[in-house]
Amino acid sequence: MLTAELINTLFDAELPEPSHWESHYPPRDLPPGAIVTRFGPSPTGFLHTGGIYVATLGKNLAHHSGGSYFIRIEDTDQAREVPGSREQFARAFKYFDIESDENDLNSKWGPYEQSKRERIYHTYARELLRSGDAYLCFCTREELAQMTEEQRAEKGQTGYYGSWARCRNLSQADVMTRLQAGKPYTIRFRSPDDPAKRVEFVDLIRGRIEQQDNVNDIVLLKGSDQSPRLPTYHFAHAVDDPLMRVTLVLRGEEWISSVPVHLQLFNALGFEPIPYAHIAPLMKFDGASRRKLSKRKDNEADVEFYMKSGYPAGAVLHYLRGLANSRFAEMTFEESAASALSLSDCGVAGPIFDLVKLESISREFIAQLPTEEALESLLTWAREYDPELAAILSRNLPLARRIFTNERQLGVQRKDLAKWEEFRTAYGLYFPELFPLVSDPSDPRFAPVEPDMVVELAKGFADSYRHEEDKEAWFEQIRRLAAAQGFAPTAAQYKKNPENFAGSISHVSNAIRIALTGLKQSPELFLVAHNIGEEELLRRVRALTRSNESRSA
RNA sequence: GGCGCAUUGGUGUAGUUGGUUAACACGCUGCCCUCUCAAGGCAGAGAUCACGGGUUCGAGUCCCGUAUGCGCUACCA
Repeated sequence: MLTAELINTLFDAELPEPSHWESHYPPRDLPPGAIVTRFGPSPTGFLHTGGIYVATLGKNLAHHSGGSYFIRIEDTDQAREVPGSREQFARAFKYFDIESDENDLNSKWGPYEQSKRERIYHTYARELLRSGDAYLCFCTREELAQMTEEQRAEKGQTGYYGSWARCRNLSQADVMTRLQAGKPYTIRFRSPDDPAKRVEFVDLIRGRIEQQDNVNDIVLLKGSDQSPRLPTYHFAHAVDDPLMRVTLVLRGEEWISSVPVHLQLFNALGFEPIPYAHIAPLMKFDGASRRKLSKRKDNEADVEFYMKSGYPAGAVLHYLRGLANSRFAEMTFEESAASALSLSDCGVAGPIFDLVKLESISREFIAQLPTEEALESLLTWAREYDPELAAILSRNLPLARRIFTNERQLGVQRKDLAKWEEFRTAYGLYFPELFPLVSDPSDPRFAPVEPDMVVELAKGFADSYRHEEDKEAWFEQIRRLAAAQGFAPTAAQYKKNPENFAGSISHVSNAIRIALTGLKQSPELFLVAHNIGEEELLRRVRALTRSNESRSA
């Protein structure tokens, strides 16, 4: 063990004692049972979909219990930090409604970025050095890498433990020699080193979990040659969560293996253990097998993907809640948004995150959005990601509104849109600026109707067209047109005796549909007609007749 | 290699202290409705609950083993 004098020289003389921090961060004044939880994203890349999954669960739990939810940026790995990721995080938090309840201005439990909590970690590192629960390690990265290699070659357990822990029992003299030589060091935890011991803890989702106790002397504070000197995840967790008075640690399942380390750290630091809930990771189908949703391989692992494509946050969140607690999947959007999630209802196997399923949920979500909300959501998205569309919408607001309104008034909710980027292809037809005229009667979309007949139909339709206000009266025009050209006036009649007719009414309406919308599937024609107006309708239909005249001329 | 977690129809799940024909949603097939696509209505196919043992009068549900998948095993989180 090192002398107090030596230990003190390793730190700032003004560094506070633990008691300072503990009184500086008192427990929150909250009702009994209130949950305080945190989400700890690391700015080493984009925000992962699994992140908003855990965050939204945590926020829900905290709020329904009268507690608090906060975000703590876990930026202890400066080398891997990606510039711009904090800004991307902020936009994503806002979009997905997982913004922090607390921040450096409105709360005294901060700061909320680990890089700004350096002194707190130092206080506790010094404390562990003083109690002998930590020691200085001068092994270089190269030495450590070589050690790992040897351990693997011997098929032994990898890590810094037992006889492999070369700096564990360095004498004060050895330490001083190295320090005077200017060798950089890390501070390691002195684990109890009892391989035979088993530890047990209760996970709020999985129940009792038992495993071998930790024997690794993990790194607490990273290299002394770095500035700032930051902790590893393990040490930051063991210091921050008790001090920030967290009452529930919600994190990914990959941390289960580290629980023994964390329990040992709490014990050495004199902190009470905090209840854990380990969430199973979001999975993805990969051929016949499944694997963790991966940042590298899957677009949908990046939350930016949803913002860019224009998936409404409400739909994504609803899907995520359903994955967490399956009974939420059967609720309406309002119910699921307002209900309390439960840890015991969380599955233990990782749920499959299926984009196809999300799309279908999102279609329903957009279909049930009230007109104004749908329009606002569309506009917000378009202003950011499709300015041209935003401009067109703004010039034609009444029409844009009508598109959403008349679907809703009919009580039939078409589910054309899963995301706003589909608006152009699904509804662009309503806007002359976005609609390419169909002027070629031999366009394959008219099949099986022959080009000459297409022109006949277009001509007949345009010449006698009346902008009827009644749906049946309007469609009657197409029936008459069909009959005049020898087509069956109803699909049923055609089906019964196809040989008696030139074709079915559906062939005729398809011809008009292609002329008006350019699409083989569209909203019903009466609606299209009234949304684009008589003039525009005639312009589109006549495009076919004109092209024929010019060709034969 | 070591440690941990998981495994119910095509897919996602329910099945809370072991008890009759294993439930629901989506998907799929057929029919009806119908100007297209949806939506809607009706009917239907599809699971020896990963495999092998054991406990029990009785197991998807408890125990052991095997297989497969996933995770951890960094001065990454």
